[in-house]
Formats: sequence, C-alpha cells, structure tokens
Amino acid sequence: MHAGRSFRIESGLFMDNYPVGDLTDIVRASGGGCPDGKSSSFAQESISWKLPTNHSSSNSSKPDDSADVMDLFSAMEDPLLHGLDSVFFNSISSSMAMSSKVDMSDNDVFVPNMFTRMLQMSAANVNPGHNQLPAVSICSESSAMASSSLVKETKINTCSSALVVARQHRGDGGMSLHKSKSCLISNGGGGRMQISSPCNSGIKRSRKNQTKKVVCIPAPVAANSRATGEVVPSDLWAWRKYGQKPIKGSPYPRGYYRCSSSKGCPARKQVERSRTDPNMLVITYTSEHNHPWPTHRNALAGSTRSQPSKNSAGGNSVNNLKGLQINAQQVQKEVTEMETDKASSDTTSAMATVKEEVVEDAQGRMDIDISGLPRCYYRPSEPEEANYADEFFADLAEIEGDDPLHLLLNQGFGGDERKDPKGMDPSSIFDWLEEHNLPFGVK
DNA sequence: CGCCTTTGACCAGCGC
DNA sequence: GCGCTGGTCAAAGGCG
Ligand SMILES: [Zn+2]
Repeated sequence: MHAGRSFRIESGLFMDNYPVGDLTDIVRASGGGCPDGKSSSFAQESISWKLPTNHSSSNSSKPDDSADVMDLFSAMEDPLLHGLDSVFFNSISSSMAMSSKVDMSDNDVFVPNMFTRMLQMSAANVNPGHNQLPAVSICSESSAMASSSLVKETKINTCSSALVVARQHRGDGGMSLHKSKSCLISNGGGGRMQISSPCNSGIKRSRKNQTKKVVCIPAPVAANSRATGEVVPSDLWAWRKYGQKPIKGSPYPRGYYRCSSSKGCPARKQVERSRTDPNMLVITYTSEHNHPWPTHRNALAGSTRSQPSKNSAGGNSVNNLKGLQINAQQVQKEVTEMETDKASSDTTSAMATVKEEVVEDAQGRMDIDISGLPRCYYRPSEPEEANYADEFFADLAEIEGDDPLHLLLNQGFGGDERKDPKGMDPSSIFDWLEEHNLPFGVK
C-alpha cells in the first residue's frame, strides 16, 4: 500500500468556498512571527504541564503516566509544535464551528474539546455575529480520544469543532513506539490517512520514514476565501513554498513548504485541503527545525508578496506581529504525528486507530502532542492531572477577563478583512502574552 | 536587494 | 522494467 494517505474529515461547518488550490494563503500565514528574542523565554521555562493520561484503559495501566506526560512535553520543545500552536490559534478563532467530526477511516470520531474557555473568550467577542463557539479539543496521547477526562471536562459546549492532536514520535528503531497496531492510521486508497506504526524497524526509510506530524485544521475562512483574502493559519515559523503538486484523488493541490528561517533547516511542511471538506486544511510537518525560533522573521520579507494578485491572505508572521489578527473559524483540528512507515501497513481505521495508539502508547511514546495547543497556555507545573485542564482554562478565563486576549481575538476576528488578510498569527499572541507575563512557554 | 511564488523538470519509491 | 505518484530542485518573475 502505498501510500495513499488520505484523510477524511467531516465537519459540520462550512465556511467559505475555497478555491481549489490555494494553499498558499494558508501557509503563509503560518509563517508566524516568533517572539523575538523572547523566544528564549519559552525555552527557559520548561513546562510541566501535563495532560491527564488515563483515559483509555489501555494505557491506564501505567502508573506513571504523569511521568510520561512530562516527557512528552519536554519533547514539546519541538519546533514542529510551534506550528501546531499556531494552528491552534487559528482554530480557536474560528467562529463558525459547528459540531464537526473528524473522520479518518470510517470511524467517526468526535473529539472533546479543550480550551474551551479560550474559545469562549473569543467567542463572544470574536464573533459577534455568531453565537456559536468553536470548541477545540485536543487529544494527546493520553487524551486521545474522547475518554480522557481532561478533555471531557473541559469541553465546552458550543458547537464544537474538535481539535485533535496526536503526535507520535518514533524511536529510531521504531520499536520504541508502540506495539504494533497502534500507530497506524490507515489510508485508504481513497482518502484516508494512514498512519502506520513504526514497528518495522527494518525498513529503510527514506523520505517516508521521516517523522511527520499531520494537522487538520479548519481553513481559516479568510484565508480561504481569496476573495476576501483572509487569514491563513500560521505557525510561528517562516515558510517558503518550494513546490506545489496536484494530488491524485484530490481536487486540491498540495503545497510544499520549507523553513526559511534557517537555511540548513530540514523542516518541511505540506499543506493541502481535505478532499472531503474543503474547509479543512491538512498540514503535514516533516522534520524538525534545527534552530530556535527565528528571532526575527526575516525571511518574511518577501512572504507577503506572495499573493500578489490573488489574495493577500498570507500573512507572514511578520505581518502578524503587526496586526495580530486571529481569525479562526472552525476549530476542528487534528494533528497526528507519525512516522511514516509505510511498513506498518496495518490498516485500520484511522481515527480510531490513532486514538488508541495514542493512548496506548504509554510506552511507545506517542507523545501527545499538544503541540497543537498554544504553549502559551500551558501552565508550568501542575501536578494534578485531572485538573490541569481546568486550571488551564481557568487561567484562560482570567485572561479573558483581562482582555488582552480579547484584544487579540477581537482584532483578529473583527476582521480586518479589508486589507490585511494576513494577519492572524498566533505568534502574535505569543508575543502578547509574553508582554503580559502570561504563562506560556513551554519549552 | 532579498525573499517569495510559480512552475516545469527531475528524481525516488512503489506497484504491477 | 515501466508507469504512476509524490517530493524536491531550480529558473523565472514579482513585490516591498
Ligand atoms: Zn526551521
């Protein structure tokens, strides 16, 4: 089986019509700005925040889940995560989100939400027009699926869009990961994504073997709509597009991006629209950055221009910094990191599978990826698993009250549609947070 | 001037 | 070995 990974995501909402093909916008946004010198701050603070891991019985066995979790987070420093972060933000902002479900394989999965509060925050202000709030859920390994306590509790109501983040690291040997089946998400030839477990150590892996993180996010409305030209999801890194190709089976082309922050950086990212739901973007991150966040988004210089005639959706992080806009629309996001190991071949259904794996993994170490989550929010140090989420949110709530976030959110949503579509960049948020001394930094 | 996007060509992996 | 598909390279052109 080769690969055909495909992913099917269904969401209840539809935002705009996206013209086929323009991933560009999306990506661009992703370039997000990084906190300039401040980035260091992230690094310094290690976050101990952890997600509750007992969810599914499978891994429940592990007493030390927490420990694992910790590790996981430690891993978070991974730059890749940053990208996710950004995504997260975008999603948050999403206004329209209705209930959505992500479906990989045949199983429909509903993800619980986290960050609810955040969303809520944004909700009110953000979308005045829409009452519904998007809910975001994160599935970490632990939480992976619905069961995780954390998630559940946090869940907010509103229509939620779900965010799922799963990350899997493969050990080199591959074996480290879980056992067999777990990791895989199978692809169908048709459109499903498959993640296979690294079990096979023997396999040679070339490109495919690289660790990949797949994130599904609702395409920012703005971003998509070229007409309006809006926002694109951005992550904190600067990306440069180096190719685009039509993908078999999908009406939408896939854009290939590489990190432009550092020349030697192997980080890559692929962006494509979900064939099933054009509103969803599937972003695949490959390789990690070999450098710290760009202090300045230099590369950006040109970025903006990227969409000359088309739409200006793309905002570089740079841009973002300036104008922070956050727009998000739906909040459904799914992230899965996996190694591509085709070898694993099991096919199972995707989501379900994924989830399980995640859960399972305790030993394998699928890490949870919170990556999707904004680090900013992670609180350092909290021992209790269950509560993390709540606390976390609580914090958010506080923030909410304060408004900084509001500001950000509002701005974002408010939409400057007019001219600067580019805007929303999570990164900006980070900056903001930093300024305000909000807890953030995960790494 | 620097960086970006676009786009066709080239290369590698995989199935037949 | 061939063809298909996906991923990357590199030239050309554009924008700020
Ligand atoms: Zn990089």
